[in-house]
Amino acid sequence: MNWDHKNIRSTFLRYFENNNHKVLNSYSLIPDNDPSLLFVAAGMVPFKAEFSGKVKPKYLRIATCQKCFRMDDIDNVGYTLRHHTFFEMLGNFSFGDYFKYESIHYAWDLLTNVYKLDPNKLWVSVHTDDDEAEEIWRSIVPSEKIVRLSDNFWGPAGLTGPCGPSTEIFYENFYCPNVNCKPGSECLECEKKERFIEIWNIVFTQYFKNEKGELIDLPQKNIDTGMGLERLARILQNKPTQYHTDLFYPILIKIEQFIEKDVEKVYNDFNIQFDLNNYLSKRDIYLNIVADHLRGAVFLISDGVIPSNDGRGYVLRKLIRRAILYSKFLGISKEFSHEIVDSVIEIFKDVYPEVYLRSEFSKKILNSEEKAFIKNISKGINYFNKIKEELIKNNIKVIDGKKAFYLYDTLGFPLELTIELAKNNGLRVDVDEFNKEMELQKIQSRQNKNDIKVFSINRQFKTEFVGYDKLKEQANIIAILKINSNKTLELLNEISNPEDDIILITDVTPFYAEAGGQVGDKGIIFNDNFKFQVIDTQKHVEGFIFHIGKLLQGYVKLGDKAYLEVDFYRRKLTAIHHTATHLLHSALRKVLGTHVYQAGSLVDYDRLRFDFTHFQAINDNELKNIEELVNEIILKELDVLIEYKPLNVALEEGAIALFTEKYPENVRTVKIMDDEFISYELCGGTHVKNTSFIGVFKIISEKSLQLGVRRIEAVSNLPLLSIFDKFYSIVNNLAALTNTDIDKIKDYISKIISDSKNLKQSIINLKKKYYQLLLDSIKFEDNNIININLLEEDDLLIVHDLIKIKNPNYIGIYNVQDTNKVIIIFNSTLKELLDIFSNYNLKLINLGNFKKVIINNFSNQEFFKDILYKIKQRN
RNA sequence: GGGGCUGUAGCUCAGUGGGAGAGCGUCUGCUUGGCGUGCAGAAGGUCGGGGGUUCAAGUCCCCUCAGCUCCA
Repeated sequence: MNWDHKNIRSTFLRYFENNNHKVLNSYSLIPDNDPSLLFVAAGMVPFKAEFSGKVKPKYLRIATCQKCFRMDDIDNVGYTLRHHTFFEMLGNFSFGDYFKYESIHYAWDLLTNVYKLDPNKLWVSVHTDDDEAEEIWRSIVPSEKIVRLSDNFWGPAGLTGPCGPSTEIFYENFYCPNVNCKPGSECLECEKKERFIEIWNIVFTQYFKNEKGELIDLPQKNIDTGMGLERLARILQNKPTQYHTDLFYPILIKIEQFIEKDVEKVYNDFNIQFDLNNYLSKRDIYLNIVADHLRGAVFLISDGVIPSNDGRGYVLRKLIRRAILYSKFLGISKEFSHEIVDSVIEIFKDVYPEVYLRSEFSKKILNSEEKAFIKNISKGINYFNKIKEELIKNNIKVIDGKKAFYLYDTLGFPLELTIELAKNNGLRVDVDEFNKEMELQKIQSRQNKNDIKVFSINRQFKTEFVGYDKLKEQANIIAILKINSNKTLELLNEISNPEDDIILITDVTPFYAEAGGQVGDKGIIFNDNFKFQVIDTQKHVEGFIFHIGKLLQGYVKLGDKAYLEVDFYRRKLTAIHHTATHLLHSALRKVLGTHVYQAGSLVDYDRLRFDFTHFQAINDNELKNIEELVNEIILKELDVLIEYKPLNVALEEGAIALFTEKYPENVRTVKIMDDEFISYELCGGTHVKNTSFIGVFKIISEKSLQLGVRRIEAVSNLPLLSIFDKFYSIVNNLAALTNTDIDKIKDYISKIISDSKNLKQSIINLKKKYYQLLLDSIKFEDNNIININLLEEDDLLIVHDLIKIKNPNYIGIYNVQDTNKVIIIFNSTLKELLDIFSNYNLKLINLGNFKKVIINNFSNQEFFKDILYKIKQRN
């Protein structure tokens, strides 16, 4: 049997399809609206809600091969046989359908009868308290191959969520005569060589872990299993490591091609000493790291992650930079990362089309990150050299951890490199101190987490949104919350005084909560007894809606009926900008190309901001085309069609979805079309009914946001008018001031600027000539006092400069007429003069290469003669 | 979300409260049969923006904008 990765995957899915499972495609690596998770880290993550019983599952049995990403084990990647950042997990799931018995039998049947693994090499573990699971296993495997382990308990993914005891299946890589050497208690040697590899983890998901850490019985008993594709492939393909399987090997081969024969030279470029022994022993590890990270980066980029300095983008950046760093240790000097993309695609294009579709984009991103990182490294090396010189001067052998941390923290210079460089210079890095600094940084960062959306409340609420059709609605107040100064939330039964930082939750609301870039509504909530001003509306993670604001007057208590009224003009103008955003998006794709993806969006009542992927500056011509295209569609008076339909239907029809959003089964679509689609997006925002309502569209600015991402700000309708007013009055004022026509202001001002430069230069030239004439009439003897009439007080330097040309070390003693001051100017190199002046308590003023001394009321100063005398006597 | 750093000539960056600089690049002249080279000279600056302290701010303080970076 040829167990290539495609065959392993399809065999798994087909097996469960034959056992009445619905086979679903892998979900994106980016989890749905869950701020507690950066990435999908296990096959069950997309079904968290189904497991918890919050969502009724559409299918009771599901099987997937899910893309997963974990950063937790990154330090192990490459060093062990089993860790990866990006990996695939084969999983079968049951939501209240089959449980322990069937799941165990499915697993055993598939492994031994389909994949034909040798049953003698399989071991299993069950949770310490799980008699039932052990009982089931006893009928399948000999009892000496079953172990009970206390840590056989999985989950939750994130802080809260479904979890439960598990049973694991291990594959024995090699024989060990020690009878006590078992999974979970291997002998030291076997642990090192990874005798047992966990290939399948079956979780009996029957609990929900809440915020307090309590385990609560779930309404139904579930099965959640996960089998690492890479591990299974290693076994079935009989390879020494997972990197030798067809999931990695072509990537390794490609990377190896870039390793230069003259490795030493590459090391010298980075000021690192080359150590042949070290290089060879670490070669495989580094090769694995580079392959793993670049493979992972390609998948993250394909799912819409863009390198940035926070969140998911930051993880991606770190991943790419680590790959580049280790490529340097490997002996690769040229930019290579983008050239690896094709070999990743070659492996996965039939399985994950998104990887193939975004390949050009991935290459661009990798290459620009690589360039940026190299630039960083060279800055870091500059700083390192400074430290080094300082240390050598003071004869110190240790680079203190704070300096190493500065390199890392502020300059983004990897610690590994600092250590290497130090070694080569006979220095050592205080890594302990570095770690302390890192710990401090982490503690500090954790302190202020105050995203209101992730606040947990011990009760479930539900708010129905009716604001697409209505802007005013009556509703019941079902919760009152106070935001405390320490950013925690407190449930109240009533409030009676005017107070800020209050949140009201109602059962129904016309208020739109911030989502999809569109800002939350403002407005008022009121009845006969109170008036509450809503300054922002936010959606909580669990679905209900916060009306955030302040109580202006009266008192509110739980259960009150009240009217909710949205600020009409604000909402209307926001809708105008939202529809305009869709038109802009479509125009960008038309003018610039389909590599344009939305990378961020803000829709407010007075402007819109749209971030998108694009790699060059947009020229004026393109910008004009985009603007015209949008305005053209506004003039066409096209209807904006809102429809609800199944997600897959919408996607098949060509609707644009965001990579970073997870959509429900039934989605809301916003469509604008004439003969063909102009714009077709999945969107929950509020829109105008017809494009003509937008009125007019104007791009205000275009700039680079970060590498590969650009931002356009634009304004429509009335807010544009106020911007126009502002500019109009500025321009009018300028025209009036310069007494010119509006069209000619620019020419006029540039003429003034160049005139004034020329005038300045002329004046200086004239002054030089004038003073030269004065000086020509003076006979220079050493240290005589020059009586001089200055045109302006600052001109003295011009005079001194003129003298200096012929007498470089001239000590100028100037008696400035009409000011009763003597000013002495001399070259800073004449150090012997410094003491003379400071003995008389005279302040020396630095003037670049000169020192200046001012002596006021010199005619009354007896000591002046002494000074003159001493100046003459010097040397 | 929380820190750290940077912003000065086209580029890379110095700059201690006192005339805005260096190297590279550009231009001109000389050097050469011509191109390197060498020499001499020149152009090029809202010192990110705004406010404050000071006789005097690129430099100190506050605000702001932009970029880089680490952590969560």
